Amino acid sequence: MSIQIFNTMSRQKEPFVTLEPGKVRMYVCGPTVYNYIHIGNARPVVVFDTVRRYLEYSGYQVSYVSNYTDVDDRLIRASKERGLSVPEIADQFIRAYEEDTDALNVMEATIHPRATRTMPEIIRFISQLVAKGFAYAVDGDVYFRTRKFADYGKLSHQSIDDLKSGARIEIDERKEDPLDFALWKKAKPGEINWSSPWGEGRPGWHIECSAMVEKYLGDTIDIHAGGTDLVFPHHENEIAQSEALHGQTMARYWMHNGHIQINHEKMSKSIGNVILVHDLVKKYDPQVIRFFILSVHYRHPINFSDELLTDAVQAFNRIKTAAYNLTHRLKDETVQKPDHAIEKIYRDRFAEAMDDDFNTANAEAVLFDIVRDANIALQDPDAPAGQLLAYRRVLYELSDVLGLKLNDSKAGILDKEVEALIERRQEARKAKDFKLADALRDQLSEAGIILEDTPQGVRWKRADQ
RNA sequence: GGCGGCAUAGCCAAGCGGUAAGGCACGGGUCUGCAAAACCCUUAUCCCCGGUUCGAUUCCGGGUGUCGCCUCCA
Repeated sequence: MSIQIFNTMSRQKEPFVTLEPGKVRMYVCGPTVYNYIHIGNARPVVVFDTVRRYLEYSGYQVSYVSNYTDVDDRLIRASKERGLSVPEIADQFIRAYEEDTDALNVMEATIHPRATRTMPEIIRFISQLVAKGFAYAVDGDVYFRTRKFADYGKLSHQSIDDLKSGARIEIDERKEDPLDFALWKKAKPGEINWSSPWGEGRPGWHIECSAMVEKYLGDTIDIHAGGTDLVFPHHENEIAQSEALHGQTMARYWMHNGHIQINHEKMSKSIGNVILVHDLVKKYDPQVIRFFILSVHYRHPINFSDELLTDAVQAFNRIKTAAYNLTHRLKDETVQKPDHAIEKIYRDRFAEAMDDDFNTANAEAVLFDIVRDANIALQDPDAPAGQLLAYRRVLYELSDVLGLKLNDSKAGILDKEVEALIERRQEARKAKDFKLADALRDQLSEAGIILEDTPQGVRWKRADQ
């Protein structure tokens, strides 16, 4: 069974066939860097990073391009408000983006282009559209001639007329049609700008993606992805620009993730319920946030709340604890040969889940299957090491495909003092002086060290992990 | 008005023609000196009404509820 991907264009799952065997060209719309990213921004980043990881795990070589929109209205506004230049704001929040996504264990994109550094390609792209009659300049602005692109609306499955009737935009008399959108915007006095054949200005929102896709990946790519709100107008407009110019399919598969909601409401500034990753990671282990995001199929909405995150902490702990307990059990083991048959069982189930349009909820369920089976094996003092090794290895391997780090500092180094206390407690237990033993355990507990007695000796962990 | 998603146990969430994965929480038990971790058991007529079918949570029609997109919001 091959990988099946739900394609927004056809509204159904399709077998994934790449343009070039073994290679995937993938573009994911990135953030506008005028502020810290919120969890809604984080979802596509995590989801499509996981898609990429699974494709690579499946043997594909993936070129993963994701842009930074580093000039637009909001950046200009932030620049005015804060008395900083647009590039200064952009630099600040690109750094912040990198910190946040690092925390979420997101792999670095193959290329992370910035709009302001793709200016020659953007301008050339627009010029060619003008030359072909798909765009026209008016008073320093350049607009795309929507009517001329016959397929306009094919991604969002809307006809031009339907779109027009629902349009809630101001009529701009200079545009030939209300649905025409800006490729180039004339600079207002004092605004950051670039020189172009139409005067000083800056690119419209949609054109940078078309130009970057063309520049870094080619005229047709395999996967183009982003949040569901980008279907219209952003991706629709990208298609119009790119396909009008190149005369060929822009992307073979269009993937869109559902939104995150707060108490079943849209997250938005006006409601005041925006949660920044920057803040959330102070409260929750970023791995838990990632685990939580992946616990729901990517196309469905996710509701966010402290209760749900707290449940996720417990759930993820179950996996981490099992991993840790396996490691502890195997720490003195010299056998190095895992039971491959066991590994295969879970790998197959995992692949089955992920092949089905990246069903990470089911993939996580496979992790829990491993955990349960491993825990049962751990109950058995005579369980073969090869079996335990297999559980441990496959658990780490599959968690890694989901980008979930199980390793932490749990098994760090103990103070000599703490070690001595544990040793004293063991002696007390041997002497059946349980009162002293419990007192020592309490003392350690207050210091944040939790002890667990096992047939293989004392196991310890830190309370905050 | 146009287009679309969702509705499954206390909560979260898979499944999508053959009477329901997984997780969290609750209760009972086992193991343990006591704990912890873990294991076992227990918990669902799948929003409503029709239809198709030998058989529907799963397909079709109609409701109801809910969330979203329709020019710069992931």
